[in-house]
Amino acid sequence: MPPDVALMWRLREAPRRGPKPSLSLDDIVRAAIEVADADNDLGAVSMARVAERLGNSTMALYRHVKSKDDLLVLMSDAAIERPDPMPEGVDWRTGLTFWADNVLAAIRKHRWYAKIPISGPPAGPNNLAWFDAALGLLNDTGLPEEAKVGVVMGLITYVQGEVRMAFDLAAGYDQNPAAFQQFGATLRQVADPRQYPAVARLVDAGIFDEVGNFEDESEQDFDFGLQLYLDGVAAFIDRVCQGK
Amino acid sequence: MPPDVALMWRLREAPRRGPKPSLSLDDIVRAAIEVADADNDLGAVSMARVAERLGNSTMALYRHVKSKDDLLVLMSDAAIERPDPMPEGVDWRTGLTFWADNVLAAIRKHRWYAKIPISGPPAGPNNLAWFDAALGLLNDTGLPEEAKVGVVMGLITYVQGEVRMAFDLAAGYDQNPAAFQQFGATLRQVADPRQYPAVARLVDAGIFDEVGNFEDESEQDFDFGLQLYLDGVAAFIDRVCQGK
DNA sequence: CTATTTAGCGTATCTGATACGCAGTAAGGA
DNA sequence: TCCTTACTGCGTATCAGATACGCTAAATAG
Repeated sequence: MPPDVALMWRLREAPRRGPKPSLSLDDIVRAAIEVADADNDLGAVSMARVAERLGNSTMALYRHVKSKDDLLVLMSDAAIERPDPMPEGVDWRTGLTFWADNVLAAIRKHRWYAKIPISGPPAGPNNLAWFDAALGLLNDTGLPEEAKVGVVMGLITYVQGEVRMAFDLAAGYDQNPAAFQQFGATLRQVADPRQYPAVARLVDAGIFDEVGNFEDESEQDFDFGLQLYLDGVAAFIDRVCQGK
Repeated sequence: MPPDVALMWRLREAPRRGPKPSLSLDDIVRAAIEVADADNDLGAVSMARVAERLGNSTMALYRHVKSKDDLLVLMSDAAIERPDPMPEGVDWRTGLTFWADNVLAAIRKHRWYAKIPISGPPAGPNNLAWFDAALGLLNDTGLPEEAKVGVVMGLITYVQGEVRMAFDLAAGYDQNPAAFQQFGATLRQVADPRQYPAVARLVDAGIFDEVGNFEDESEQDFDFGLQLYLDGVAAFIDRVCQGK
């Protein structure tokens, strides 16, 4: 078993000798999440700051985690709260839409989550619960297990893309809204229409000049693409299960 | 215009006085990319290492870029080579599949690219060229411009998800293949079937015990999800354009 | 009771980003 | 032509962060 997975599931046996610890792994992970949340920035999480938050010395943390990377792995599971139960009595499509919206909302509470490297397949208790929930929503489709995994992995890929893009872009927008509002004008200045004909058409059509509410548009964009994907899933389910 | 966009398009006027620079922005960016490529790790890029590669002192770089963050932005455009011309005489679907495969291949040449924060809308010459190419492939669909953007943004989101997941997972696999090969066994040990019923079914079905070639499976998974998305796009195009 | 294990932490080392200011180079302008 | 100004490169310094090392004290096993 990989050491980080054992850590996530708290499989390490408590030692029998030596002083009673004043610190626990849970304390450390919780403090690290609080530090990240305080600044909404994964970069704010240093061993020194986590230790400070706990009222301990930096080096004490290393008795409990091997490295900062291990701490990040632990955070990648602890930060994403376990899903509430999925809605019952709804079709797979409504369920997956609910799932996608809710996993995004859970991640949105800790935007820095998107910055944690993915170290392996979903293996922590909370990430696994989300994976399980999505799979469960496909139970009534009659898809074989392998196909369910394919559908859910595609969905997760799409959500991860949103996580990567939307949160970075939201941070960029917070920092410099003007850059977004003037994107059309910027493109007019730099993008030669002969080299970028399709972009030029957009610019001419004023697509980038319509400045709505950044968050609303981000959500609409996400949902538009999500529904396209789910349309494809619907056709796939038809082909596999009704075609029999 | 945002300063980083001006930098990407080399809009800064060369100074008229003072010594001739021995360094150029292009030199610095190229060296930074070489450093990242040498270790296949964005973290390897320090100002000191870039300077060393150029045979200059670290602080000389700051005459040309304001900060390391600016250098990363420049790298985010320079590292992704401009697209070759898209195939002609093919339908939009074949084109978008080609596009997706090729942008991934371009990014795959510099895996560390996925680690660069996205600072704003696609605004550098090369990223914009990819955006333009994707839009151009939808020209014959008859979709209005705004809908084309929606379709392409969804596709980019999916690709970015793949970038985030597949590359991280590939790195994880390189480091510790056993963790992946034993994923099923690990789940059997940690995941209580009462709490993770859908996952338990997968485990029982041996889905995670079938260990094929990691890269091949990754590509197949990507393509499976991509085709689902494109199925949804096809239905959307039908609704919008043939329904008229 | 002694030996062993373990927790906390002070000190030290190394790496990396960047501020500051000096010296030298090159052009503008009188 | 000469002086002033702008600019490049870089040495030094400062600060922050990750973590190795080893000491002291606490707690348990035998």
